[in-house]
Amino acid sequence: MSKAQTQRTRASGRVTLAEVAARAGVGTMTASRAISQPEMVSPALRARVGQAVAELGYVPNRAARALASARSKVIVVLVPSLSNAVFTDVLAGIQDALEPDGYQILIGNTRYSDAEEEKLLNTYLQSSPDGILLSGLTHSRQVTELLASSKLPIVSMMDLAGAPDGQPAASSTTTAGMSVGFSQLQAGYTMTRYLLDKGYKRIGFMGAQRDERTLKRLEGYRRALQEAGSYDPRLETMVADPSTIALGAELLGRMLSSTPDCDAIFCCNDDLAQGAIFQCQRRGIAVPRQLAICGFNDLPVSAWMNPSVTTIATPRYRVGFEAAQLLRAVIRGETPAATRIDLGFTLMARESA
Amino acid sequence: MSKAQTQRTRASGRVTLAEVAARAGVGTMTASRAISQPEMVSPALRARVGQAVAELGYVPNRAARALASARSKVIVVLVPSLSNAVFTDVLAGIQDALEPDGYQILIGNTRYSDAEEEKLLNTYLQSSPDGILLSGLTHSRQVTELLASSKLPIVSMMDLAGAPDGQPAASSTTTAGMSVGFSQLQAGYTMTRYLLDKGYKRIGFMGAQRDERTLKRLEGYRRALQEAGSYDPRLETMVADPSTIALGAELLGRMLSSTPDCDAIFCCNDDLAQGAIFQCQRRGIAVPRQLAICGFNDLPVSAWMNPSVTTIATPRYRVGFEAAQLLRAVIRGETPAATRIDLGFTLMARESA
DNA sequence: TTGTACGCGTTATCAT
DNA sequence: ATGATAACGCGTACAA
Repeated sequence: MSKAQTQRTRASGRVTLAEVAARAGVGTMTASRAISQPEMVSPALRARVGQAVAELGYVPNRAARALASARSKVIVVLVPSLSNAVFTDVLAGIQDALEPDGYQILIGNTRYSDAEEEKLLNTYLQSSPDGILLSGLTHSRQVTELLASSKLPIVSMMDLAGAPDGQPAASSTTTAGMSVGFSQLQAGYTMTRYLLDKGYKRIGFMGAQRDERTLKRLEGYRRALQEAGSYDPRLETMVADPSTIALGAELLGRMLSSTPDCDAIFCCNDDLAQGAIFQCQRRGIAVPRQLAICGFNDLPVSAWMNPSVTTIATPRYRVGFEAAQLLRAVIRGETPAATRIDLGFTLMARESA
Repeated sequence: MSKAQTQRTRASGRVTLAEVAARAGVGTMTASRAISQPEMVSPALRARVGQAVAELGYVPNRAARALASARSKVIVVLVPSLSNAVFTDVLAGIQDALEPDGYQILIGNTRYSDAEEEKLLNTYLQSSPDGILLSGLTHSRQVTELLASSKLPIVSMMDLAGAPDGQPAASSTTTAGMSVGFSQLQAGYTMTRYLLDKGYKRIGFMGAQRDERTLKRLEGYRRALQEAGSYDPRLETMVADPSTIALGAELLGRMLSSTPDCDAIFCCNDDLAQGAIFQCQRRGIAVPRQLAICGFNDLPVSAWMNPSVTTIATPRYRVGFEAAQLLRAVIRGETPAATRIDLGFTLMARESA
């Protein structure tokens, strides 16, 4: 129909919108609308375009769309680990919230490293994301600056900003902004209180990774013990290595030799707790009779192993889901009811403590 | 210098290459090269441009780059699960191989669903990826067609194409093409042979997920038992549910009531094996004395629990890494030495069988 | 080694 | 409701 609708094959080899439009006998703009906003186009044309799309096997080009519209429909998610079920659950929640809406999720694995986080952020910012989901509140100065200058909406996950949760904030450079999670500090406090109430006297803390959340749980542990007047720094074991079952087994050995009178151990996560318990079994130490052990996160194994592990169940899927919803609302220009969503946690009292 | 170097702010709000070029007093092309191919530009200019980039906080726009160059530097990876450590390990390998080279990885979680796989592929194809990494060899007809019409280089992971591994291929619509992995069938055969050699007579198979890999392991199991003349279909339990520890516990109960004379169980993966063992402990069944149990994949817990789990260790990190390298070579236009890389597997004989 | 003109595929804008 | 045209920001293909 139109006089000069080019027909040459594109460099990309892909069918373009112009070709679809030509095939359907409409302008490119109509074709574009028929695809992106079907309700703004007459049913007849919508059908013609739809058929042309099908016949030609047209696939929209996201790069071109992003360039022209200045909105990428990309969300960047930065998590410290992918081997940790905590974060894959968070991711599942994010995907469920965002993918139906056509968002593309760029997953960055920072491996608990500030440098890595900065590098990933730099890379991912090149994709002009519409928003960012971050794990935790504290980040390096460089990252904080990058985020600020990007002017993008950001939601922090797994902890709560401001920390006006009865207990003052733990430390350092916590960023303000939107957050979805629960109070790590309070969770640490709750677990320790539980052990205290059970009558344990010499309660140790076993931590790894030195990450923000571990530190806050430790803070809660200290607070509870100090209140009870039984705080003893010698009962704390903290290393920087990534936390694994093997490390839990090793750290148990260390604690036993340094403070043999310890009668309960609060492990900063379930991996460590599992390792410690397995190691107790090998050494013939009865759990919890001789030594109580509890963890954090409630991974699947913890509920099933023998003894089952007393731990804190965390709402990670929901954290991801709600954080994504919140971000989406802000991107749409809405003013969310709350910018700080506390999803709470649940103490799972089981056999090991 | 130049007469009409525009200075207006962009819609995106972001600094553009043109602004960097203006600031550095060079042409946009020089600026572009100074950034992408520093060695092709004089050191003096390189420095000037670098400074301008820093001062302005320039962030390259990937969409524009992709559009102009027809190469996106995006790789799509489709895995059936993110909660399964097998695939997060594969992903780690892929990231390590690809990210240093500036590739962006689009991770799709198919959740073991053909429909989901097709949907994800459709979405991700819009990003004009340079290549695709897939899990497994068999896919739905729709997916196979999508892949074919995309004409993109594809590497399949975790299994081997063609299956000329001594044993003829198991079944159905296996795609040809490049693959990196090991023979799932042979691994299943090896494990079963191990149990046979240990003297077990009534060896059961416990499977879930009904995915390709499970089916191939089952095939290997059958082959070994048939060769030994002790194959009995009643010893097979196969369900479609996602495989979890809880399911392993449940299936153990089923097997025990349907075939109480069973003296060993080959679980299609470690989750099932762990669940089965935990359940044995609760029922007071001694493993392996009364019932031997083995798994597949060698997850961390398997080595540490008591009894430790006999299983097949799989080279998942390397699968991801090598598959990514292979894909990258093909994208660069190289002709790889091998398009079918067998990374093997290792039987880990431990306490449970 | 450096610069110029143009095109990549799409959407926003503004007409009709 | 539909269409023509101009960006969007960058790299390719040349020319200088």
